[in-house]
Amino acid sequence: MEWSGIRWRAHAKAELERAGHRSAGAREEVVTLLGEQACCLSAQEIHDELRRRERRVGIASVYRALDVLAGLGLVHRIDVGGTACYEPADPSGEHHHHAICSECGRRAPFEDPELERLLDRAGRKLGYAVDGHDLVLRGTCPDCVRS
Amino acid sequence: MEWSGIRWRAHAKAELERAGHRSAGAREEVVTLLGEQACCLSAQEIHDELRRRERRVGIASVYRALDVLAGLGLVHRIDVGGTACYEPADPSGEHHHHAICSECGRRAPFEDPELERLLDRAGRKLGYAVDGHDLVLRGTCPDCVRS
DNA sequence: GTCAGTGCAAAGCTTTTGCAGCGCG
DNA sequence: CGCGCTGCAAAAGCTTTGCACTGAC
Repeated sequence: MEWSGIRWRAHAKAELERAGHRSAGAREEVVTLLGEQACCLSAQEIHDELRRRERRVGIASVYRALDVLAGLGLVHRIDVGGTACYEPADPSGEHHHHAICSECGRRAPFEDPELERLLDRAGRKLGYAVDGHDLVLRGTCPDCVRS
Repeated sequence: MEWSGIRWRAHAKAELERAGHRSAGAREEVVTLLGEQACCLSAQEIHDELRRRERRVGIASVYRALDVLAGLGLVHRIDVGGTACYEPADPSGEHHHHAICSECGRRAPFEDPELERLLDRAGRKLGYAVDGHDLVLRGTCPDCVRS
């Protein structure tokens, strides 16, 4: 199932309004930018990109926007070695994981339904009420392997 | 296969010596403490515990020790939401993952060979030369679920 | 003696918080 | 025309680095 950025953006705006949030400047900029992304972005990257586009947005507002969005389940927060990255969340609950190149920092998404099933089972075996999981593969990407 | 803390400690000391490191104070304290642990500890927790034992060890030395140990593959570094945790690495390559309770912060280890196989396969499919992976389940532990 | 290793303090990063002002509804 | 949201700046964690000193080899 495909979930386009445009659709996500509309969905996010609707959810924000439904939660009683104003259609404000900084948060809207963050939503727009996230909707354009193929993969996850750090708060710093979001801030930098918005600055580059001449949107004078404070980094604090980026963090606040991401906090609200994550609270509404509209974005996923992914920890990748000390820094957090954020990406649009598919409302169907589907999600993917990431492989990160230790050479160039490139992030590649991947998914695996069987993996999800196994993670579910592992949580249940422990008696945990699991509501999420973080999974990151670390290694060298195809491009960096070649050189 | 079981890998006792005592044996790990001896192994770590031997590896450190082999790598040309001196048998110094702070690092030795860190190795001893880690060898006693069932699960992973943060640098801060290591520092606090050593202080409690009246070993006057600087937090910087703890980080430096952990850095050396991780470089030699003697400890695994696990990112758990903003802070790094460290635990002895089984030299056979076997390892486990963690479930973390969002209520009480308790960390529970678990392992699953089939999961490992799947992760391996996922990396290969991407063309990545995977040399490790981070996996953390987030949720509520059995004790906290009850209350 | 040498120099790896150390403790302390200061700096670096990411993230959070305090605050006065602006502007959406 | 109130109060939600904002930018800025300062503060709060976690981690790293600079530096002079100590002690293992």
